[in-house]
Amino acid sequence: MDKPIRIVLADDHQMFLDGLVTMLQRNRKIEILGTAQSGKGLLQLLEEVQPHVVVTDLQMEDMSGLEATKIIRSRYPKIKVLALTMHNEAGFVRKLMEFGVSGYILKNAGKQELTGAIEKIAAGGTYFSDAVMQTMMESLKNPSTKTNKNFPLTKRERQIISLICQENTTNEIARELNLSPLTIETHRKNIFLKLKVKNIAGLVRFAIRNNLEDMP
Amino acid sequence: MDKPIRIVLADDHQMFLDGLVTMLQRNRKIEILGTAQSGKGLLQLLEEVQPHVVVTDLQMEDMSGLEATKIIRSRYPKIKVLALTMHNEAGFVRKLMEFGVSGYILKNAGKQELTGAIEKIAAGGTYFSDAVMQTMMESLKNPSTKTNKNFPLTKRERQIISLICQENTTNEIARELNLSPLTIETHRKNIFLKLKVKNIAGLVRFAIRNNLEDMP
DNA sequence: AAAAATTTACCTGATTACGGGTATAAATAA
DNA sequence: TTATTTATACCCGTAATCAGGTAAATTTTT
Repeated sequence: MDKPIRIVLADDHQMFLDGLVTMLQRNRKIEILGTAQSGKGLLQLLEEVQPHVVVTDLQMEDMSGLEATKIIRSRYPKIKVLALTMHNEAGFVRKLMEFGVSGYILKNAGKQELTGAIEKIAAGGTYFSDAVMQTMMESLKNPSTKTNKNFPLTKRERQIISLICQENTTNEIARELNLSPLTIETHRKNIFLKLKVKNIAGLVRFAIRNNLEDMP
Repeated sequence: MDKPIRIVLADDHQMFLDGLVTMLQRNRKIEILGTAQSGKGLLQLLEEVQPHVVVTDLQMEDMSGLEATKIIRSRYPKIKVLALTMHNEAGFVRKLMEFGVSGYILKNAGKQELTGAIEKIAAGGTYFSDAVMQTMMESLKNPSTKTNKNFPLTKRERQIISLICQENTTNEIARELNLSPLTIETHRKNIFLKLKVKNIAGLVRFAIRNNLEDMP
């Protein structure tokens, strides 16, 4: 709580940028080193100043915040990135994490939330706004429920799926279960029909996506 | 901040359970309705009391916290679940989200963090401890780093893996890439060697676990 | 410029997978 | 008690996979 957190801000809308600056400059814990209105501008700015945290919009004209983040994280691993956006898409969030953002916050967040997020990230933590987490969880929850309804597999079929995922061939499965290989083939065919997959690749993909790989 | 948050606790270690109770019962905001020492006990308890939040260990003898969570969330959608664990595995967290937990906290978390998490969840939010988020992000970031170290796949190989995951046969891939089927077979063999898998099932499983299925 | 890695391509032969069926005992549900 | 589902088993034929090689052209690295 001693030295202020050094930050830079990036957004291609001047007004929004101004709003952010006014919002944050009164906070004694935070020191704004500079602002940029584009991804490239942000990268240039980072050659001059060394912030702890970069707060950047994700939708910018010349370079997407995603690309900028990628470059920043590889060039200056110590600098944390807080992504700022209007959208609230789950798939997007996942990608952001892959690219190494430390936090993700919606533009309609309040002053409290924003400063809180910046402080948390500067301290080495992460901040993902509740709204984002909710959407993320929804998107993780839905596919499995939806899918399970459409594909009612029997116990035996699940068992065989599991064994297929574990790299067993039809013959090996037959031996394991003391059944005729022909029986396993039949099950296999039924599974393919139910899941609408063409081959083992599709089956395994489905199984893993729906947590069927290691079920007894 | 008026009525207390009603909670129940579940953990199969009596001592830990006691610790939790002592930790929480002094907090006026929280009211402990009961405790359980097993998954089944937890479900029984829920037939008698209606908590806002269930704080449950994930490793319990008779029924895994995962299964219990699944049942709780489908039977009582209003009850939020805070998962409590010693492990900090990323893949696991993902599954938890799918099963509908509202939060995930490590057992070595302090009193502050725990009560904070409970309050946040009761208010309809989510709480995933920083340590967990970090691991999760690592696992999302690293597939390229970690995987590359142990399994140095080339671009072509990744491309072919991706096509295999999409249910393409060797011949189809050859046509798609304007290459000889024999070439694809060679790549395929090299991939098997590198990943130490026996067949397509193993390959697809590896690919999906490491986010290689839909990479260009 | 030399060494290493990648990408390409081929050969043989055994095994497995897959698509198209049919059919019967056993367990479950109506 | 029927009717349905599940689990079992079989046949045929084509296509694909997999294991065991070798090897040259190209690109990248040293």
